[in-house]
Amino acid sequence: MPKPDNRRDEILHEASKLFAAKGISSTTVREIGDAVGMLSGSLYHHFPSKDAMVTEIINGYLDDLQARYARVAALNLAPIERLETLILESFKSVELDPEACEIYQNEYNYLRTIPALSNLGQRAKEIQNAWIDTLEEGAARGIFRPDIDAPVCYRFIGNAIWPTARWPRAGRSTPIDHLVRECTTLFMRGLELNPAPFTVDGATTRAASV
Amino acid sequence: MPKPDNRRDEILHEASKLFAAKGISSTTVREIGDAVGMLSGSLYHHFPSKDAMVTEIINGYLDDLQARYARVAALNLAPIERLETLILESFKSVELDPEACEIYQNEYNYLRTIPALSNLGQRAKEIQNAWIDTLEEGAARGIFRPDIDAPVCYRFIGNAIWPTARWPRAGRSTPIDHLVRECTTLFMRGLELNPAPFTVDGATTRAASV
DNA sequence: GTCTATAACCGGATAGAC
DNA sequence: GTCTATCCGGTTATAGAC
Repeated sequence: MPKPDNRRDEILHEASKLFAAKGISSTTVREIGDAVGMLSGSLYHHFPSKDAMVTEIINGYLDDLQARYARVAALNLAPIERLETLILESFKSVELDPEACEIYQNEYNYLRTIPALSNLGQRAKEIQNAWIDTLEEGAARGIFRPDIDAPVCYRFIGNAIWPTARWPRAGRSTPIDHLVRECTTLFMRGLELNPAPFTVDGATTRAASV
Repeated sequence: MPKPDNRRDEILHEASKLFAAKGISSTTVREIGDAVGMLSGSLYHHFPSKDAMVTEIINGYLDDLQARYARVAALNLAPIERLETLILESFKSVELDPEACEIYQNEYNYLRTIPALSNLGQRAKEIQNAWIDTLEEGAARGIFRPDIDAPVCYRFIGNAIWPTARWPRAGRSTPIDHLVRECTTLFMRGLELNPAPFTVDGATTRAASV
C-alpha cells in the first residue's frame, strides 16, 4: 500500500508492515491499533475483521501485478524481450509494495484458507502461465535451449525474484536496475564466461560426491 | 526430522509438519498433541516450551547443512565443480528435511527472536560465505563472468533452491536429480541457446517499457 | 510417561457512550 | 470516528494424580 492518503489506507499500510515483519497470525489487532494511533476496537469501524485487511492488501498487490503482465502480453514481444520485460515488471511490482509481496510469498498457505481469497489459486496460475508460455515459445522457436523444463525454470526464476522483497531495504540500498541487470544476465547467459558449446546431452552436472 | 525412532523425535517430526504447513504461531500445542496422540500437557514432559521444539528442529537442520558445506570445502574443488557440488548438497539437505527448511525460510524473522537461537545470524552468514567465496574465486580466475555481483548472485541462487522445499511433494513427484540438473544448467549457462559473445559492457537489459 | 484439571493470560471481536 | 468496557474462546504452561 504505497502513500496512504486517508485513515483507512494508513491502517492497511501499517498492518502490511507488521504482517510482513512478524507474520499475520502473530500480529495482533492491538499492535495494528498502536501503530496507527488508535485502539483496537476502533479498527472495526473501518474493517469487519483482521482477515479483511489481509484480503485488501493481497488483492491490491495481485491487481497491480496482473495489470503489469497484461500490458506485457499486449506488446507481443519476441521471447527474449518478453521474458526480460516480465523480469523488469516483476521487480517493479516488488519495489512498489514489498510488504504485500512478502506477505503473499510467506503466507500463501494461510491466505488460501481465507474465503474472500478463494480465487487465489486461479490468479497464481495466471501469473505462472505468463512465464511458462514465454519460456515454451522461446524453446520451440530455438531461441532458448530446447532442453529446458519450462515449469521448473519458471519456478527457479520466480523464486529468485519474489524473495527480494525480503532483502534488507530491497530496491533501495541496491538500486533496482542493478538487480534487474544481474538477474537478467544470470538467467539469460549464466555464470560461466565460456561454457562448452551446447549439445542436447551435455546438460549433466559436474558435482563431486561428498 | 527424518525417521523418528522414539516418542520425542516423533513429537518433533509431527511439530515440523505442522509448523511448515500452518506457521509456528498458528500451530497450537493441542494440535501437536493430537497429531502425536497425546494431550497437550503431556508434551511438556518432553520439552519445556513450544519454542524449544522449534529450536531443536532448526538446529538439526542447520547442523546437517553446515556439515555438508564443510565436506564440500574440504574437497578443494575448482570453482565450477565446487559451485555445482554446493547446489547438489543443498538440494539433498532440502530433500532430507523439507519441513525444517521451509520453517527456516518462512519464519526467519521470528526465529531470530528466540533467545536459544541467538547464533542464527552467524550461521546464516557462514552458509552465505560458502557460496560467495566460490563465486568470487571463479570470477577472479576468469572462469565465471567478471561482471557478476557475487552477493547478489548468491541470493538469486539461494532463493531459487531453498523454496523448492515448498513445492508440491518436492523431490518426489519431480526427482531430485532432475531439479539439480535444471538448476545447475540454468545458472551455469543460462536460458539462451546462442547468447551473443560476452563483452564487459554487454550486460544490458533488452526489456521493453510498458 | 501420560492424564486431568486448571491457572493465568491473550486473542479477535462487540456494544454502546461520546 | 474513536474510546471504554467487556465477552468469550483459545493459548501456553503448570501441578499433581495415576
